[in-house]
Amino acid sequence: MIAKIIYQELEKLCEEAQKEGILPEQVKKRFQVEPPKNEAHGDYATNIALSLAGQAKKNPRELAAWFAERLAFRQDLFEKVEIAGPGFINFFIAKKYWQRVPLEIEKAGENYGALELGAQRQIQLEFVSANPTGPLHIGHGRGAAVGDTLARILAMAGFNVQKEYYINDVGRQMQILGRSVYLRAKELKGENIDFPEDHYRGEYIKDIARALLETKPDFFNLPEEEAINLAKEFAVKEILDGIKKDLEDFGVTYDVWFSEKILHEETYIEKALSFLREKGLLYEKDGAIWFKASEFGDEKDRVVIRASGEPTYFAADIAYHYHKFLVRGFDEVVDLWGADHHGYVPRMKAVIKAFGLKEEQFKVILIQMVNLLEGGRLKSMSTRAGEFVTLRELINEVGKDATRFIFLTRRADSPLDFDVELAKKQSRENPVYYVQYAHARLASLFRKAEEAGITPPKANEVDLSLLKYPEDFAILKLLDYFPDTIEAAATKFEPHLLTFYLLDLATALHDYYTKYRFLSEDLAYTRARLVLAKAVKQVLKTGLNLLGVSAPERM
RNA sequence: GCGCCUGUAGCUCAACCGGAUAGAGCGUUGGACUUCGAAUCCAAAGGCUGGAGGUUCGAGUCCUCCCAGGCGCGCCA
Repeated sequence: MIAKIIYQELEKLCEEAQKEGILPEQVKKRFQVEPPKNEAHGDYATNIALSLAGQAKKNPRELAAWFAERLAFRQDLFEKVEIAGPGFINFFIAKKYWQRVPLEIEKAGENYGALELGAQRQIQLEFVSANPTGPLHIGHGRGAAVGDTLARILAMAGFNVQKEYYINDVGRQMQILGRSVYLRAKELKGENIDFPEDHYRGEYIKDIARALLETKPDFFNLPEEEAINLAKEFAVKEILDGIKKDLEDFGVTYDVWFSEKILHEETYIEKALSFLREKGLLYEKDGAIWFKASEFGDEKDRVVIRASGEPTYFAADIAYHYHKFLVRGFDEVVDLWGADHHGYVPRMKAVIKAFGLKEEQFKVILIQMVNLLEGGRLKSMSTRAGEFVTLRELINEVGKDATRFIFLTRRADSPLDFDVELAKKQSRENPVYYVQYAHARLASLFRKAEEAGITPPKANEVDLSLLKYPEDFAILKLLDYFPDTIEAAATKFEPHLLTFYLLDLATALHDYYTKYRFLSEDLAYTRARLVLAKAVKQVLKTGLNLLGVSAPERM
């Protein structure tokens, strides 16, 4: 949080500088406050003078001196403020400031890190949204982990978040699903079937057919078309139930399961298209209806109604986003898509602009591929029997915690190699245990303290100035940085930043643990360090919760 | 052919709207447990950030071109 405090102080000074004519009235206030790589450059540094010098036509070092002079008197915050290099301002934070951090954490408890950044704006996150034609696979798992964690982080940052799953339960693939089940059912009855190549061939289809015959013994008395329809309805429900169960066991729940059918049945497609038509953005050509996507940055216009009169998938998506923004009134909408859909982004953005919305209100996060490895070897992703590809198998074999954590150790838009053997290992190669172990170690510490008859003290009851060694400050600084991490992860939509933060905090804790004793003969130190330990434990727990990973008391 | 993403240590990845000497883990080598959990810690070695230009006080980051890999370019979903 100190970074934020400094930032705000500098902003105030900018206004002052403008009044005094040191900075021009029109000035772009673009500058950063960040921890420098080199410790000798202080705890935090800012490039404000370098960034503004050009605009102000001033010498950067002189400008830096102007800012530095006006901040140095804040002795509650700074031990030293110096100018360095071409015009950086380096801040050496007062030890007292760091030592107060445990007080803040104790006061806020599990809300430490909560922000008002979102000002309770309505934001919708749509993710996974796999077609209900089969079980979720490893790639969906990544989308689920990223989407769900992002939702938790955004909520922490003060947004009113709604999580949604879009069910594509309309269209040809649904018909094929129905037929697949229907044919498998016939097979079960003893008929010899030549199963079509383009139908769903997975084992789960047979299971569904079996269940169908059990619940509807008179199934084959229906006319074929009706039977296929029934098979379709039955299969969608079965598969969707399975998907819901898988996600639930993966720690992911949704606020809304949105059926594509609604868009057709409640005429949102017509509504959305007439909205565009009134703006003159639709036209007819070759018997089809086109949307003028090229007027909004897409490379070409796109068909929304086929010559056959059928709406395209794109039309349904237009209607879906019409519903999100103009019917339900979300301020911001975030879609998580597989990276193979990236070509679709410009046309969807075109729709948003055509609706008269701001481009920033709609964000697409692309989730890159997951390559499945076993013992370092790339496994094929075919759905052959025995292949280890479904999310369910991953949860069962590897576990929810390790799976989620691994998915969050990469930026979403970078491809991920998922090594099953490695994910199962309980060693440093598997980073989830590193963080969990830090938490369990602290839990154990408090059990030990209790055994020794020491009640963990309140932060205001101990002498926090005893937290004065480099390793104390390393931890305190990281704890202070937790809210900044939440902010960065939320504004950049990058949940992996939190994962890396937790690894850093765990490292600092493990390091401390081997160098110092928490429980010792010296009661004053013992009490101060228990306060520190409690603060670390709280932040680890909050952080792990945000990742949807458990924070075990023992392991 | 056009567009998007990626290219950083042997391997897997970081690097916060351009910041100071590019950081971790794994692996390798060598070390640390009679004391709070060794699922831990410490140290060493390891780099022309794919290549070439450019922009500026300053580039892994921005621009142009090239190379390599992935993906996308339907009246499919």
